[in-house]
Amino acid sequence: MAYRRTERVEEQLQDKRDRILQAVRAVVGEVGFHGAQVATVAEAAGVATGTVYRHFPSKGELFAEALALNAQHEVDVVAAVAQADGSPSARLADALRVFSRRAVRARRLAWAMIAEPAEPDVDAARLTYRRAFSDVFERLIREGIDQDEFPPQNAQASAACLMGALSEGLIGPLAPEAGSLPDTRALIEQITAFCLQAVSARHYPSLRLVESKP
Amino acid sequence: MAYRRTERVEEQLQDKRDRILQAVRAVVGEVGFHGAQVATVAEAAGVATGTVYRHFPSKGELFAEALALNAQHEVDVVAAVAQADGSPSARLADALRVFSRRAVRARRLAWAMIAEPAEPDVDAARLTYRRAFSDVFERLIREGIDQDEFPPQNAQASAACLMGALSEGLIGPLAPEAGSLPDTRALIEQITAFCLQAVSARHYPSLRLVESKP
DNA sequence: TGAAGAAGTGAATTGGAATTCATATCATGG
DNA sequence: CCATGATATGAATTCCAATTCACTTCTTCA
Repeated sequence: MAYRRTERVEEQLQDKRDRILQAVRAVVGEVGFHGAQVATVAEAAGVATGTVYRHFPSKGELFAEALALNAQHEVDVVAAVAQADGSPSARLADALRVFSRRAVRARRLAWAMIAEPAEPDVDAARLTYRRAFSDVFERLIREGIDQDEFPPQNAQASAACLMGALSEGLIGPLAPEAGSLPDTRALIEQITAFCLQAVSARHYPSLRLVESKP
Repeated sequence: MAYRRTERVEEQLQDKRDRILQAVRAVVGEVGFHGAQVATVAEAAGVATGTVYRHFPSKGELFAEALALNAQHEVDVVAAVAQADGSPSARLADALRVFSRRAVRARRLAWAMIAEPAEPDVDAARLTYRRAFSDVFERLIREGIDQDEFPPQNAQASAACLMGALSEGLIGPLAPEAGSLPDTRALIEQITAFCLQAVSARHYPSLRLVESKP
């Protein structure tokens, strides 16, 4: 025997892996998924292109893992807010606000994470985390229903709608083409109000049914 | 002179163009944008690959135009419902329902139109039509505000949120991975109710402000 | 110190679909 | 029915970034 992976090497390896993941984050935050090539990421991480492939099996998986890392962190932050003190509706409002604020602050990155087209692996990861956020909201809605703060409703469907309203409400303003943000604070309050009303309103107008012409 | 484009030829040309666009619709409705290659579309249209390029400058533009064709039709249908008789809220509910029903019926196609990743040109067209739908909703919200049916609000932001809630509420169920649809009718009512409440609720709970930890 | 095995490198290869283009077929009008 | 010009064809080419791999550099331990 003449070689054994020592702990120091193990750490260096882990370190390099992390640096590559961080580089993805940095590059994507800069030029989005569109402009993020493996070679660019490698350069940003200070390694050769080939090295990337010693740590990740493919571009798709690398990018998906980078997204997961980021998204999980956001989920944790939002979940923490959702579990704080206060009524379910107050916590839901807080959670929505925190999500929005953080997205608006890291605009390009947020847009990439939420909406920019990317490899299938990335889309899959995105789906997962969309659901993770949705789950956080769903739990809050359930709590609210239990405490009679929200009327009975399909919590899962409401949570999905809420996630949609949130991202679409932000995406327009977040999209790179959209110019500078208008009144961010007001926008966030609008979105929050929209969502809160949707889940907490006691009655909705009597609705007439129509048949659609196919 | 020995050749002049006769009217018959003109028609044939137009016809072929249309057939190609329809072929895109058919292929995308079958295998999504992902599996839709120019060669496949050409075959479905009964022409050679090269012929496609005599009618469209690039794959992206072809696909974008096909999407636009489809989306414009949907916008027209929804707009028609939105302009029918009845109170703004009733019409808004109808518009939402019609959109959803039609999406659910042409599931694969709808998913591709709404959410499937595709060439940049297609995404651009998607954005445009998302806004077109959103505009229809926005007009209804304004009407509702004018008639005191909805409380004052930023109609544009609400419309965007509404569009988001609608597509996200549907996307989960529409996504190809998701199995067979559960109770479609109930789901559509859930989504409609969510949206209606969001724009029509008179009050929303007093909300506490928190600072996010960056 | 050096032999054995790992990890790193980046130029060269690959792959797969979009796009082109030389050739064939068709339409027109004299 | 030919000359002229348009349109159609689909095999061959192009393009371009992901991925590979022969080679170099680094680590370990006897």
